[in-house]
Amino acid sequence: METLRERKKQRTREALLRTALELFTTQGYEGTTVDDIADAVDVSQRTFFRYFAGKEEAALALQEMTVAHFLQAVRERPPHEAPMEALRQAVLEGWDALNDVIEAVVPVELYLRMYQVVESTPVLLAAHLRRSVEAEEAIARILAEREGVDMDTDPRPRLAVAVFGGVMRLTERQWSSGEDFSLDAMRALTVSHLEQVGPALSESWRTR
Amino acid sequence: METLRERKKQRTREALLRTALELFTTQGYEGTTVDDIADAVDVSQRTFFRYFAGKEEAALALQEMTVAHFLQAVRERPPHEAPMEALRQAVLEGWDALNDVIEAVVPVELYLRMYQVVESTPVLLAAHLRRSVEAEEAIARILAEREGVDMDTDPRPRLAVAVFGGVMRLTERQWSSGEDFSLDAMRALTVSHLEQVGPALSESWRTR
DNA sequence: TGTCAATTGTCAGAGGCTGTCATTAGCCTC
DNA sequence: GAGGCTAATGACAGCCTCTGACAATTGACA
Repeated sequence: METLRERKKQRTREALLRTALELFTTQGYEGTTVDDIADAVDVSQRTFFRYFAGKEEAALALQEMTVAHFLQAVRERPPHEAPMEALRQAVLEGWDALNDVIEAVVPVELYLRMYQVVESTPVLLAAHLRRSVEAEEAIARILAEREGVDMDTDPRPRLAVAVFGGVMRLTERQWSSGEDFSLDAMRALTVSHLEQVGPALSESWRTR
Repeated sequence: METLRERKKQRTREALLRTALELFTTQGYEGTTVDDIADAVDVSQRTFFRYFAGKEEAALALQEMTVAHFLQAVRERPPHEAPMEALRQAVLEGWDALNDVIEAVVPVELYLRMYQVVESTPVLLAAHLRRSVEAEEAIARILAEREGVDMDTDPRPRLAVAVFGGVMRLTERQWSSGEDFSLDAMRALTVSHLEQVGPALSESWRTR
């Protein structure tokens, strides 16, 4: 944050992002136009598009941070951990540290509300899912390197990540639609779901 | 297909769909405007939107058929099969019968080419993923009923489907980017991936 | 054949997004 | 600290997706 110019840019971006999220969570994503956001921040519509590739990018900026944060967490896992255990620990610790990461930009409460907007807005959910898939590719690469296997010939890295990703997305959805909408609840749901993957894949459920 | 009116409608819809897919696969999805499609079929742009909710819906019409077909296949699985086995059999048989289902509307070759367009066009991929997630919810419901469990208290139906869906989406992607782009190759990939889910989730991969 | 209803075309307009060009404002050197 | 340089912004103009409204057309049916 050296020059005045950069500080101004930073402030404009943050104002746009904060305002956008505020409007999205109050009037809904579709109910908010880019003009609404630009007007509220008192910049031209054109300027908005110079900071964000589109409305969607502003709406998913926090999710983007979450993903980056999670990727880093996976990279920092001790090498002796088994792949799935490394992923598991990365998410759990991730949820802990995320609070500070988010709070540095916007109130966490806004993040949580925005999560529900994403989950309940078809176009946003679609974009979110696509980004998740892209993240999975990156994670698979990290795992492959950790374990010293070749992703092009060994499908296990991508498979493990696909399974893990499937479970995590289910967890996200359950969380955002449940009543206890806190990071602690997310932790608990994550643990519970990962514990039950085995049973869910077992022979039959009726013998229980 | 009783009245002349209905026949005309059917023909218009098919012409729009076929033309749309043809253009998408030759000029790309983004490179094709709705006007291009409407003009080629000699219909007003407004009419296109009376048949398809949007450009996207036309592009994913075949995938929609595939999903519906797969859902039906799952429903028809014998009740004694374990959940994952029922899903597995449904996909495998699904790929067999799909040929006829598609060919009734457009050449299968167009379907295959369109698959690659979907996979390589961000907005289409995003929409496709969202639809897949919606389909997963429906499948979970079918499984829960088969097994006589309550989806609201037992996470296993959704978990099993999430895992299965994750694997299938990975399979789709590998398939569409591989060189052997046939339904047989898809079958083989499906079998192979499902076989390796277990190993991928096991402790460590280095002991191999 | 004439009435009714469904299908379509035309027009107007909102909203997302991009290219272009002039204007403004911070930065840096002499 | 004046002037030149460059980055940031604003102001248009325009394309594309999608929707509502109304008129014109065309098949259905008595």
